[in-house]
Amino acid sequence: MNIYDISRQAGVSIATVSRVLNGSGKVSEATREKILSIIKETGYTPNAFARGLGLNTMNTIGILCADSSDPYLALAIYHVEQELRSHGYDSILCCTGYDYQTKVKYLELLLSKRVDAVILAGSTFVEASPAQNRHILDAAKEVPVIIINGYLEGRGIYCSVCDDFDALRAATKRVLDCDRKNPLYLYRALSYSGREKLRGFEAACLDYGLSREAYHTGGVNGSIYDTINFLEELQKQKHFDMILTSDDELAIGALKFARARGLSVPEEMSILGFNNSRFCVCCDPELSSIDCQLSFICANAITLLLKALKGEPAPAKTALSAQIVVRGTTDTAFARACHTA
Amino acid sequence: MNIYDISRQAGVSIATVSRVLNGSGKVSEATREKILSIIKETGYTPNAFARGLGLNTMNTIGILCADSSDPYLALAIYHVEQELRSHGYDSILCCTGYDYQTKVKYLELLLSKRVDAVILAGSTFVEASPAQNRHILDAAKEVPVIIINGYLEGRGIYCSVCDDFDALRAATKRVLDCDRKNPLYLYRALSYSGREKLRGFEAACLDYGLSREAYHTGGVNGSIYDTINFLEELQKQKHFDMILTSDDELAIGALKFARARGLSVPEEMSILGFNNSRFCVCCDPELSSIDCQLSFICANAITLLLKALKGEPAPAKTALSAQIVVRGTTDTAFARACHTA
DNA sequence: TTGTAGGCGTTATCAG
DNA sequence: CTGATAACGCCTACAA
Repeated sequence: MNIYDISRQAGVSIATVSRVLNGSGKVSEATREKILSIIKETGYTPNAFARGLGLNTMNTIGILCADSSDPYLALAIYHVEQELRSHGYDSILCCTGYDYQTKVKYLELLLSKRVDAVILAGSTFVEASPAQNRHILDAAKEVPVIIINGYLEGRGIYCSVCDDFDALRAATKRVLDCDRKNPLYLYRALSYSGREKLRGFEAACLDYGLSREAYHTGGVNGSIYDTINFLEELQKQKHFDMILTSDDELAIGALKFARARGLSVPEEMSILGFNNSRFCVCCDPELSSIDCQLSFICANAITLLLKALKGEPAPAKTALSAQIVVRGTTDTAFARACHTA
Repeated sequence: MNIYDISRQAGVSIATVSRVLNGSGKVSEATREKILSIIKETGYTPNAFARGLGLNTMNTIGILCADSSDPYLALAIYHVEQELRSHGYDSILCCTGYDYQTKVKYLELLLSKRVDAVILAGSTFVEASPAQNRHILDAAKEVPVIIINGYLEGRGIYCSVCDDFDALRAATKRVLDCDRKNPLYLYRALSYSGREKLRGFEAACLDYGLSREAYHTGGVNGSIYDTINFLEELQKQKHFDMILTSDDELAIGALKFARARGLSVPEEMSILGFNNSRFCVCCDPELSSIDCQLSFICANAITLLLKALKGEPAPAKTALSAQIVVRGTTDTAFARACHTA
């Protein structure tokens, strides 16, 4: 069943059928009706490949993400897909894992599928060393590249991020305001966003005149239990009375550590997570967390994408500020500080 | 840059270029080398649309899911995407939400994109009333339809499910073995899988000779707090000493309810979740949960899909049995029962 | 082993 | 308002 079949049945040329299909050009009401009715009754659908060939687009956006089962990325993908579809775009999803070579390979793969644009979801795609970001710059020469929670400067690259530096700096400052003396920052990986958060934490400590011995940082990978073990080891050597983390699961680990050691939360140990994910309300006390406003970030990313696709000017970087959601793992003075801010 | 450009530069015909591109037919080593080198240096990639047009496939599978941010579905999508890609297929993701009309519409949309097959991820796509599943049967006439955790009989439909009925029946029985008298089953929606679980729970209660007044069931939607409120209301009228749920978040709600009422877990209230998700280890005590072996289900789904695509025979339904993961919200007698089983 | 030519189903440009 | 026809880029008989 193709456009010729329809045109034959309607007694018109394929050009006319094409016109009613695309609402382009003038077609008399009578023939339009006739063609439409035939299309309905035959259940004809235009062949997307042929259309793609002629138009050189199938209105499809490639989404690259390291791991779509990660709660944070899953949410980002959800928002992005919804937004794209509401604008008539399909999403082809591609999970790369965290290996650099694979990330490079899959970006090329996506490009070879002739997607209209690529979205890099998650800060893991921007490497610290510029040389390793060459493939992204190259990709941006072919189609717009949108980065969610990562920043890379380059023509055709548009970034929608949370201001992680500021988020962690502000949050750390507020906790320090509440008489905490020895903050600890726990992070998972030093991706773009990871580096920003770490910088923010350290900046706040410096602002406060803390000595290098007074605050601590630690990289932890793995499960909640790995976090607990890490903290058990660490507390043998260092003292800390507040823990900030780069994601909520690390904070849950911190909470479990505190409980295991009989430390009261938040009195003896204050804990602040990041992402304001569904994990926050699973524990007791519930987790205070920094909300990076992911849905806004994603919506903005799509706005940038659509502008880029239309060839309209768009800002290379948009940073949204985070918001602290106060629950039970931080003390009341902290809550007050957040509200008056 | 197209196949003609390459053929010209190589001084051969496009047929030869095509042959080395697809590894089909015989090509002399010399010309193959030459063509390959030109391809490499020009960075030429075959146009996927043109190829799709001729071959009538772009090796793309449509994945329909209600909500890709749901932890369970997110994991399913992850597994499915990985598996598909390892076999050279792309995944186009389409989130429908839970509205019936939207689900119907998006299934048709996906079909109109000429995907090679459709995967329905999650039991929400199979309605209780046969008339409402007509669109799935229709879709299956065009391409293979794979259902993950749902069951619908029909030509071209292949289902990979967890044996939810058996899972809940077995689990309920084991808890009842531990001297619990008044079980409560909490569920969210009565999708295919939801109905199976409920049936399994009720079957176990009947097996045990429990009277209709002795066991309870309740449908809850919304957040953890809605669950807590629901239970607060329910306990005014009914007595229950064990709670089984259709997903882990409901169980977390149950746990919070127990804590709020000062009930010790598992001594006074035994709780068993479903999905063995990351939520299980966030709370205290940690949540015992039924693991439906999602990664196996997904891997099997793709096996079915590939067979169907090749026209090889494949079973219409594959049911994998679940496994109970014992943690802290069920008592030790239960753990023993599970291990000896 | 290699080349020629037709077909895949649209859209778009021109004439009429 | 409508129709004929040329792209779009690839694959694959079939011919050489």
